Amino acid sequence: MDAVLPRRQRVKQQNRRFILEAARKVFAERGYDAATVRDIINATPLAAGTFYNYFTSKDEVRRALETETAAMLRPRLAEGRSHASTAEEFLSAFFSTIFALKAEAGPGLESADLQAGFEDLRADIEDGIVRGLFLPLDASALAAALLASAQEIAKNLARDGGDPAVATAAATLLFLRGVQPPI
Amino acid sequence: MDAVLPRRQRVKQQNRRFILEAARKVFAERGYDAATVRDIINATPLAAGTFYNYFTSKDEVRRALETETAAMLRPRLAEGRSHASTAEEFLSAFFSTIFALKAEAGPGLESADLQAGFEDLRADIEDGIVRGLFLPLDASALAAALLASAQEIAKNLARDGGDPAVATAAATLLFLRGVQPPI
Amino acid sequence: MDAVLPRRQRVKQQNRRFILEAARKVFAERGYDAATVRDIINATPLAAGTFYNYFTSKDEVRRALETETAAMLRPRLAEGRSHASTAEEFLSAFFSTIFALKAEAGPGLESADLQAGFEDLRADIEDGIVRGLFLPLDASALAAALLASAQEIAKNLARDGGDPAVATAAATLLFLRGVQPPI
Amino acid sequence: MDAVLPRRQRVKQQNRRFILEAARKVFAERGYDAATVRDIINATPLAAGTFYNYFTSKDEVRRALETETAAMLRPRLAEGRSHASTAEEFLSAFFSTIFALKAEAGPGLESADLQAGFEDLRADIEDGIVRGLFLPLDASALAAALLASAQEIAKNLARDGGDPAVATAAATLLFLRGVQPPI
DNA sequence: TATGAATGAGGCTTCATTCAT
DNA sequence: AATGAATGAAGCCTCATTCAT
Repeated sequence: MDAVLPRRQRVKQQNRRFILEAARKVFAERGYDAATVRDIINATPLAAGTFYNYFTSKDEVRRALETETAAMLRPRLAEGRSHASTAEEFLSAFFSTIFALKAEAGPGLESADLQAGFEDLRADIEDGIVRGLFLPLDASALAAALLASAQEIAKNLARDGGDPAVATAAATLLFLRGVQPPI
Repeated sequence: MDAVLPRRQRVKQQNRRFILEAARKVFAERGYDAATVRDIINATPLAAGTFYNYFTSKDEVRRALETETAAMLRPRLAEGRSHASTAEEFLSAFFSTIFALKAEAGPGLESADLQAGFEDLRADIEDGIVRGLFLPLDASALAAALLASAQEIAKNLARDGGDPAVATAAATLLFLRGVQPPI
Repeated sequence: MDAVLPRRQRVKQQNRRFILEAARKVFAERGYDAATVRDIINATPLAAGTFYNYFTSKDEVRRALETETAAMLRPRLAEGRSHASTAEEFLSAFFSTIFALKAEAGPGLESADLQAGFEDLRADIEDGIVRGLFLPLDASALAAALLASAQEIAKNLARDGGDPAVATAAATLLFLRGVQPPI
Repeated sequence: MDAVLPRRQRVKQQNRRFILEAARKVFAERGYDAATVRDIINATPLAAGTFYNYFTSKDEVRRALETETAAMLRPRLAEGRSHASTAEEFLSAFFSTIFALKAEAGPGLESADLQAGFEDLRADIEDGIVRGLFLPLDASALAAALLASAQEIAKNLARDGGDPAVATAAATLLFLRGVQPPI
């Protein structure tokens, strides 16, 4: 699908990639503020000044990273839900996707990245309410709760090394039925 | 209750307070990394060097702030729940407290601060499970989900200016019964 | 008059010209130090590296520019004076030439460029003294005074938009007779 | 006349002076653009960062330097002329002052500094015209010519080590009577 | 020879922390 | 203990120049 690029172009693409991946790693390790451009470039075969041939500032790399992540995340998150015909399927798809993503990306997946999926999720929930999948709840609050919970549980999972499938089932059940024992 | 302190002691206490409050404000406005010690001191009647008579580093103020917040938060969060004899009371107390706290503290209430309540919450949930208030869920995951959801919803509330009472009711219901319509 | 050059040579000449003119413009606009090689190249259809096929450094362009200007200036300044048979003609030719040059070149005509004419002017003055055109003054000082005055007045002229002919007459009279009213 | 200052204040005054003098020297030696803040601070007993306790930028030092020089120059230039009752006295006072200043300050006296005296000079000339000291010339052009000539001659003087008194006499005569021999 | 990306030295400035008073 | 100037390490970024194609 990709055109075969002339060497010059290929190198440029590759260097851009070097910087982005280095930045993702460094930001994950040290946090954005503590990370220096020097740190990023040192995690690269490139020279200091070269950074600025590709990005005009540290902040621009962050934005590029977020955009990139969002572009990859949103369809993936949306896909699972689009096939759902019950609340259970919806929730299960949502949680399993998030947990899988977190497992792949590790700490490089920032909270900010996931916010990209917020609007999609909210829209899907509203749609689900109309279709009778969900109780008529505040879609915004529910989306926020789901996203925040998923992230937090994913973090625990990564730390404690739990089983994503089990966590998915538990989280799905929690949001499906709530905490209250049937009377 | 407080002992009457000699003048010297009183001034010291007061200066420490000045710095802590200024730091809380400045951190909230600019974020920890972007905030400078100079910023903090400028929000104070004190001089630059004086900062280091009270704290050994910028980082120590942050830790002091977190400790302080935790010391204030934990009992307050715990109290509401301790009176709960049903899941509904438990959840309602939890959410209304978080929303109230957020309303009081504004952006000064960091996510890190709330983590201080995590362990308490988890323990209370486990206790609730034993007492039959809750289904036998993963207490850790539930605590994480509740805390994360509460924060996220509180943030929306602060931004959109919603009614805390309404939000409390909605969040309580969500976690009590889940999203699935009764069959 | 110019020989017909083979294509290669013609292109080289043209590129050199591109760079020189771009540099003259950029130096005039921003000053030598603030001007970057990138600025110069950007005002050219050429690429960055090409600059160094024609000049070994930014400084060399400056020198080339000055040399070039001098080569154009000196004969032009000298010509007017060579026909002078009175002090008045001499001065009038001098000032009108400088004012005309300044009007043509704008801010691109640096003080350094005009220094190229200094020696010629001094020599002509000494000659003029011998020929009895001028009082036996210090030729060096007089040349310096004339050149500096002409530049300064030219600058005012450019700024205030005065008439070069009027300014020439005034400057000529000033240096011809001095400031003192006849007794 | 100066109040006795507390030690702290005295040190501050002195450090400011250190920086200003160092800057004056460094600017004179290397030119403003080539001079670095590091150069300035190295010519000082102070540490790098201290520069910014006194000035917010390299440019601000330059402005401070120009202001300072102007404040010292203008009265001194004006004084000599104020006593003049003939054109000869006027010119003689002007040139001897400029030559003396240049001898004192060396290359640290920039052309820009002297521009500070331009307006004063022009005003004095207009006054002189009214009083019949001078022919009714263009005061602006004459002021420019005098200032530029004086600077240029002063530069020669510094380079060739001439006698200021002789140069003053010559320059005065030149502008008093012009270059044309009496018929 | 033309191209344009890569290089890396070095500039300006900020800021946590120290120190003399 | 309070003050506020001094310190200097370190960050971000620019730019003349080199180099592979």
